[in-house]
Amino acid sequence: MQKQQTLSRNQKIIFDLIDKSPEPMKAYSILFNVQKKGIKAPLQVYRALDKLVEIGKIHKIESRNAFIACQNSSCQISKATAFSICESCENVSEISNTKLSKYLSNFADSSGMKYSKYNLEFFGLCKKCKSK
Amino acid sequence: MQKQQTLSRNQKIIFDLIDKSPEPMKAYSILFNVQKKGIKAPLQVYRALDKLVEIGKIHKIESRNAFIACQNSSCQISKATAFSICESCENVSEISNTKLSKYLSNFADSSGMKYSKYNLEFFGLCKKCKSK
DNA sequence: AACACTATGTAATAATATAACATTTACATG
DNA sequence: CATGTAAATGTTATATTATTACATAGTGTT
Repeated sequence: MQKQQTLSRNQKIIFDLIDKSPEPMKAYSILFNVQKKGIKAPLQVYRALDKLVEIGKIHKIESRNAFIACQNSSCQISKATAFSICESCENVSEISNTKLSKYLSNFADSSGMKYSKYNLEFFGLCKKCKSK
Repeated sequence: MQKQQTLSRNQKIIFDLIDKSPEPMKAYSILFNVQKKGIKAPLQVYRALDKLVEIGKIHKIESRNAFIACQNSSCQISKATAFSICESCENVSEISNTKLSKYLSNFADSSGMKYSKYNLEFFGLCKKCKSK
């Protein structure tokens, strides 16, 4: 078990907001929501986001420029991430599938490259949108 | 075999540029490079990029906001993409691995979601950078 | 020619992200 | 407890990426 990271004031404010959100949040929407708590500038948000991503408390959904809290309590580092994204309602959820993560973490090809990290985004229609 | 898509003037100019580039190109770098050919505005670039992505001639590297030509001549639609990205030299290459693409295209989890598309980005150090 | 569809041109602006610099806080160690 | 150092904060300005809105032009039917 790795030691628990202590969050700074801004990091905590921003993490709490993202963690409570049912959907991925964008940086400027975060900014708008924390202005009443004294966080006034984009850079303050981006710095906290960078740190939170680094320590694995949140993940960035690259295709959406948005951030969600890590669903997986044991996840300490964002080095192996997979998401499913509904292209209709934009619902995003983190995929926790041991087989998949093992398969990808062990993936090697002929390029001689050593992979230390990956990010996978699946797109489609969620159950709800599919049945419409 | 699907029918060959005919590119329009702007699409061809922009595809040719990306196709010749040894590295992923960013939208505004593309814009700068095609201004002498009469493409003056960002929107003209983004429209061509959107179309080229749609028909699978290029792919967007989401984590880099950059575009590369498809390496795989048979690729008609960007619905199953995988890339390896060197975090040191930023070299990007498309991974064409049948096992991997089969594995991911057939992936299903318990969410009930039907996946029609995925994008995978691997990060690490390329052979060259690793040996430095 | 009339129609539908795709592509183009242009200006303005929105949304996302970083640079540069000054200051403050947390906390380990002498 | 003073001092050093790393991390975090505050602030202004600016860079980078992407879209809205509207007008016009080309292309291929029927």
